[in-house]
Amino acid sequence: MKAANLEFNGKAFKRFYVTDLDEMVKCCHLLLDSKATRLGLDIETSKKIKFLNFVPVKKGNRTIGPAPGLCPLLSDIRLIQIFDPIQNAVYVFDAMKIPLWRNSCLFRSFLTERKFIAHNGVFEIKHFTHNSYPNMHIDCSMLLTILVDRAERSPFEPEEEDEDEPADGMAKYKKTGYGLDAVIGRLYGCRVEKAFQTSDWNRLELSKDQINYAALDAVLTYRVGRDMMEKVLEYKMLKAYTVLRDMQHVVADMELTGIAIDKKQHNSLIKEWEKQHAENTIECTKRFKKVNLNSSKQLNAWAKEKYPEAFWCRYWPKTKASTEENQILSFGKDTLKEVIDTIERRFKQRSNALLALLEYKKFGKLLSTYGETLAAITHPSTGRVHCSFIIGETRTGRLSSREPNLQNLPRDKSVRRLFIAPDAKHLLVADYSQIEIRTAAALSKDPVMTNAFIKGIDLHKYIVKMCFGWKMKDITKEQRQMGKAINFGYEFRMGWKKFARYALTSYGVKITDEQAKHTFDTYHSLYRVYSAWCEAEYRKCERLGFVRTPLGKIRKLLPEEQYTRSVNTQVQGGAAEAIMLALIYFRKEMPKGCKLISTIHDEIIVECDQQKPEYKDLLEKCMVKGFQDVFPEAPICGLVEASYGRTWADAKQ
DNA sequence: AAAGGCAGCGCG
DNA sequence: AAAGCGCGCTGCCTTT
Repeated sequence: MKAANLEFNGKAFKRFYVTDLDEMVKCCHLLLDSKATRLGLDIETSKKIKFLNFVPVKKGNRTIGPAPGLCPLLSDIRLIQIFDPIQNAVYVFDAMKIPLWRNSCLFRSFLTERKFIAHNGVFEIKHFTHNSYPNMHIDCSMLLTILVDRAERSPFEPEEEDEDEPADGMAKYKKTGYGLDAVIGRLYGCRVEKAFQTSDWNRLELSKDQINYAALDAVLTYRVGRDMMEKVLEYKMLKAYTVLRDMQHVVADMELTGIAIDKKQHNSLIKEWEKQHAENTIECTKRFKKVNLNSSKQLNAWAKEKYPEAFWCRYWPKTKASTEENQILSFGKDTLKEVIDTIERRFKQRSNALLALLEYKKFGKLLSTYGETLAAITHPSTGRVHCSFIIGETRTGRLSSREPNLQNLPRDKSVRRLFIAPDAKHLLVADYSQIEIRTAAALSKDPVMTNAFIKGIDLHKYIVKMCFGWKMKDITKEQRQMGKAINFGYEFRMGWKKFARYALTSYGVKITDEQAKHTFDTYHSLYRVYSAWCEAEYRKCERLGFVRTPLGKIRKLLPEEQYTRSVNTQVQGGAAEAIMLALIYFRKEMPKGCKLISTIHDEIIVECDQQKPEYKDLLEKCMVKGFQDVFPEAPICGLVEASYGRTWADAKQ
């Protein structure tokens, strides 16, 4: 076996290209026997022959949805690159030349027994899971890097001075993002060539440059992982990291499984929306003529022409960017409603144009986001929607979701009904009840909040009772909504002025300044201990310059961020950590008939073969356990609500 | 032509 | 002195 001698950034390493069985056996033994605690890992993928001609969906100038080469269902593992830091050697296994997946006990034990480290481990885990290795130990140098970065940098950090540009005029390295090239640039100040990433990995004979590129990535991943792990330990974030590491498998499973869509229903819904939208557009062109209704600039011109300056100057809310000299009117839904209301009250007129505009916007948004775009990204081979879940990027520790974002679907039943269980399956949906208030109660040990949870008192009703003296049993749905606004607003240190506006625009409830102040005072005297805790946490954060979530994830905060985010990070982050533990527990224990589908901050969706009470009990048990791990002393009565249904809409009670 | 900022909207 | 938080997607508009 011939070794190539390579180097990066002044450090040399050997590279072996493994193309036959004897070589593979030898390398597997070497790697199994290596004294290294972790091995660097990277893979390159080729397109499955069947999908060679598959064209990913274009949206504007970029492609979205499933892509051969990225999606495990559309691609094969071509190369597996393993870096052994003890031998200082990379072994590049070529799956097109060796039958890696066919009953090779040696290769199997190598993959299952060793610990690896990869950059964006979810990618590797998805591919290995799809090839029947669902539980490999893979640390992620990207997750480690992000954790360290969040502890060391705030997004409001002033830009660092540009150093002298290199002679070739190219920027030295990317300042944003967590791709391996960007990370290497920021950590070690050197550039990595990434052009080969998209080269042709389907050809039987790979070029030397391709093989060397592939090998290098495994080395770099290892170096980043080793260095960042050291920092994570130094910052005492191992516990937080371990949760993220285990979440990789949950996310990989959910992304591979996807969620089924009712195509017929979707098509008829699109037709319905299009009809409505066409009618609204006609109605609007009558009143707005040639104005582009999606352009706030053109709408500004239109409004300033139509209404007297004295009116829009005084009564029309302005955007954030608006200045004294250049006033920019806001055209958001809430402000439009406000303006319509003002016109009606003060001038006894119906603003038909603005009312039509509201309707136009509503269906325009639905069509552009959940119309053909959604249909286009359903997977060609599964017919389901496979979104990506992103771990570790949000500043509190929540997951986020992309392509499509399944976490901000309209609550409207017509949309949620599109997400279904396929024939003979069922959806199990469970959510934490009032998780953020529970978390606040647990962190601060506020006795009033805690007692309410023990006794099962509805906190949203309770707060309006205390504010306005209404009787619990008489409180209407709308009044309870107001309670929600009070609880969520003041929990995260909103001021009474903003609350007054918030109540008006979001709930249409007009309250005077005096009343707003009263709700503020009532909240803070009722939850005295929580308020004091918030203040104490703020002081602590002021001293330290950062805040920690319950499991220890650090978020650096600049002084101007500290007042609100010191509290919010702990509450939201703690809730996120609880549900992540729940997901990890459930994945470990769930029976064959269950598949994790999705999670939305306080909610978990599972696809089941039957409506068995055992499944539901297990999910509830795991969610309780996850919560208790983070908040051992918190009450758990009424913590989880779960139910079955055929669609997402009707599985939620 | 591509990239980034902003406003606006949906969710928890 | 005063201070809700956390996301992603779409379309428009400006800059490169």
